[in-house]
Amino acid sequence: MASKRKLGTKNFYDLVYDVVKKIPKGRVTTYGHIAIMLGNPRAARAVGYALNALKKGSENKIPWQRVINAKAEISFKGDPLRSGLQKKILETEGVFFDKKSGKTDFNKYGWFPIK
DNA sequence: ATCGTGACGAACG
DNA sequence: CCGTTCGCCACGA
Repeated sequence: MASKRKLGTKNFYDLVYDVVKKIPKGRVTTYGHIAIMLGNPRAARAVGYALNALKKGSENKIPWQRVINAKAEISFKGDPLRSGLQKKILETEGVFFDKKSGKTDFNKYGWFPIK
């Protein structure tokens, strides 16, 4: 119940969280791909918006850190502090970033189930 | 219903 | 490769 809603109806947020929860440990995906799985290839922004709305308690059960942008980098504009945390968590899970470019390897850690 | 906003993305130059 | 511009979408005021 990430957000209020009538029983049986889900907000876009909830759909996003649902997909994010399915991302396997040690893998990462992009906002855009999540949007695709939701049936809205153009809703990448909305996906990011949804993750931004995560509460402190929710982040405990939702692996938001496994969602990065199409450039394979950590996004997080607002809080550089959190972005550093995200990278750290991912490294703990086995997802590493190139120290120079700050990018990871989708070929190894990418999770893009076509649906 | 309309407007402003934003963890995006693809297209340009 | 880098910065800019434009398009898309859902949400809250």
